[in-house]
Amino acid sequence: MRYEAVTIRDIARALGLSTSTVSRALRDSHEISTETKRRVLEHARSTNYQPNPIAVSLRERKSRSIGIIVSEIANRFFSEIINGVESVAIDRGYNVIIAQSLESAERELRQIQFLTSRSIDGLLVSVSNQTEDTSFFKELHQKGLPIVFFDRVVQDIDTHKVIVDNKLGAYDATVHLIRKGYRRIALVTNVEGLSITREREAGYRAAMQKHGMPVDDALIRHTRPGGQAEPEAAEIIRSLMELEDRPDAIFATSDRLTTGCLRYLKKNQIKIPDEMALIGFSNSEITELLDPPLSIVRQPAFEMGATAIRMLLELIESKRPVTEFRTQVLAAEHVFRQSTQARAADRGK
Amino acid sequence: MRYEAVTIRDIARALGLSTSTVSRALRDSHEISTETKRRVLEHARSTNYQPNPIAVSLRERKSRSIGIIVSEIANRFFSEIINGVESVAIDRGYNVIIAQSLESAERELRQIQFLTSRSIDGLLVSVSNQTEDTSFFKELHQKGLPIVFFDRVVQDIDTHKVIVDNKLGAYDATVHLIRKGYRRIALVTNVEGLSITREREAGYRAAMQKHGMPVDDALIRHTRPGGQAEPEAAEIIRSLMELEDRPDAIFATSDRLTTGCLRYLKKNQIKIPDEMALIGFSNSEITELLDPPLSIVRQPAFEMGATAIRMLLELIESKRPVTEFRTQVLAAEHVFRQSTQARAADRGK
DNA sequence: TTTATTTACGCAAACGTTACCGAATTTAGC
DNA sequence: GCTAAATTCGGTAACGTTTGCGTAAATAAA
Repeated sequence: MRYEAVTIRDIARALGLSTSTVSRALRDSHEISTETKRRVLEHARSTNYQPNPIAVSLRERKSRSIGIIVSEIANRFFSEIINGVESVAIDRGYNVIIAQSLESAERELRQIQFLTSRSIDGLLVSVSNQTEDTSFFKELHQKGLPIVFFDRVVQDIDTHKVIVDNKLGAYDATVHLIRKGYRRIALVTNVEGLSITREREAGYRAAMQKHGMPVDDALIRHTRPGGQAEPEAAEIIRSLMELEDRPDAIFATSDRLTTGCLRYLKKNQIKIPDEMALIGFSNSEITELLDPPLSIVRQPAFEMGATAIRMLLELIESKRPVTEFRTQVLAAEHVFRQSTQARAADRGK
Repeated sequence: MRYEAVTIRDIARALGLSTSTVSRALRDSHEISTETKRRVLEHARSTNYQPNPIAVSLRERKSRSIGIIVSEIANRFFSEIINGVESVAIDRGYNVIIAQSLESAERELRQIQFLTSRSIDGLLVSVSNQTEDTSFFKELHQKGLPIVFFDRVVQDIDTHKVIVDNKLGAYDATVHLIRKGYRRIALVTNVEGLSITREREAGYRAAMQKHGMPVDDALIRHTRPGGQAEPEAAEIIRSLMELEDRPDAIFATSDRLTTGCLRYLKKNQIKIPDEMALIGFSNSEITELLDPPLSIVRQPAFEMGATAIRMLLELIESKRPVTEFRTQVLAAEHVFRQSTQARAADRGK
């Protein structure tokens, strides 16, 4: 509240008590008589007393707020994650301060500095696709700031992490394409350094090999660090189409890449799936309404967010320093639709 | 930062000064000698001194954080707004605490209480579709908490507001349908009490009347407070289809309603636009990829968010109480696509 | 020289809490 | 009955910062 804001001192004065007694009464200390407690609680309620969280923070040396940085809020995957984070944070009395890197390493650093300067109790991080130097995360981690990585994790920092089973998710999607008769499957994927990229690429490769299919490196394309996913996806497809031996299917590994591919294919009137099949990671809620209905790999984003903050609070509220860290792995979900139907030539077989 | 955290006192001790001198030196006070300032600044920089924002907040009696409540984060319209808010907040050294009502009046109240209990300096509000009782907003406003309403505003609270020109936006969309030859245009709109509902409905009515078309109240449908937009939209269309004199076009007035309508129409294989045209408010970035490409009314969400927080900061940072309030009106943008093409029968005319 | 003014700094209180240390009063132990 | 132990409360310092006030030294005005 603002102007009046009744304090502990007000209550103390009104009841002829000391602030320490009131404080203890409010926190239900055993060394305050039931009668006094009753009077204090009663008066606090009637005056609508609200403890001043800033004073508490100063005293307790913690802010009960945590920071989260994602690449972009206006992205269904991340907004669902934030949703999950938010929902448990509120219940536990924490507030969450959101920042976005917009895939810029420099902006990421600035935002992290801002967050830490606001004395947060912990940090939830999915790194930008441009960050190579993770030393400031390491510094923060060493200084004792609880950090939990999700989605795009940094490998060599030992702390809790939560990811989806990217390898299996990509594996299954690739196998699906193979089963539908596609042979030259292109992988349109993220920046090379990213954990999710490595894992998804590994899943793709494993599926191809397992099914005795050649892995053509010309069909594996990464976006550039810091670049805009949609135009990059377009450029990638354009160059793929110039190949002598064109791909017959595309597997895109992020929300933005998927829509970028779809947009390019439609704009250039490349028939899906007949000329080119398409499957991609996406958390959009309207992929079934697209033309054609899109096959997707969906990540349990809400759950991921909820899990991440639970792990973070575990670190924050732990009495003694945590040394055992774990990586929680969630399952991805697949929805196969028309965009990866068996090609016209193969149908009815 | 966390563990070490160098304070003003540390600097004072190291330099043989008092904390007040150091404080003043850091704030570049005129009553500190240039030499002393230099030493202090130098030492502060080398030890990476960061002022403790919590202590400052306690002292200054303000938190440099603002709250925002929207109905749902995982909605492109609102996430773009938050994006706009975020971008200017960061620059001005504020952080934003996000809350969502999920269209529940009760949850809205709880969230607002949480926000205010965290002693925010100001509040950005788009009310839930279920809130009828706005007394707690009034209380907060009277107590002096700066509030700016955006999108869904509450009329009888006198403060800054930012909205789009809902009436004109709806008017133009309706006129578009009329020009394309549609005659029985249904309005699938939000809860009745909402400001945006009234304004958009007014635009629809004005357009119909202006073009000499009868306004059939049977074609104007509102959702129920607190309900889920998508299923409600489906139910509304279902009942519209049972009408003797069916509508030939639908104008949906929110993101979720629009996709709800589209989903229902496709599921029931109602041809768009031949059996039913569809236009709707939407901020989705992939409406052109839908089947069919969707005509939309798009709101400048990012700009709306940026404007809202600028107004809020104006209130917060004003020296004397502000009594002159204004309502900023932004223009909606239209994109007409296949879903509102002239009907087959009319084409080529 | 004396007085007034400026310059440059320190002291201490305050923001609203919590927690340590006492101390007064009541209750228990025998 | 007296000592020991609970019970219940108050005083005070502390979290890190800002700021009003006081004051010594240096400078200017008389």
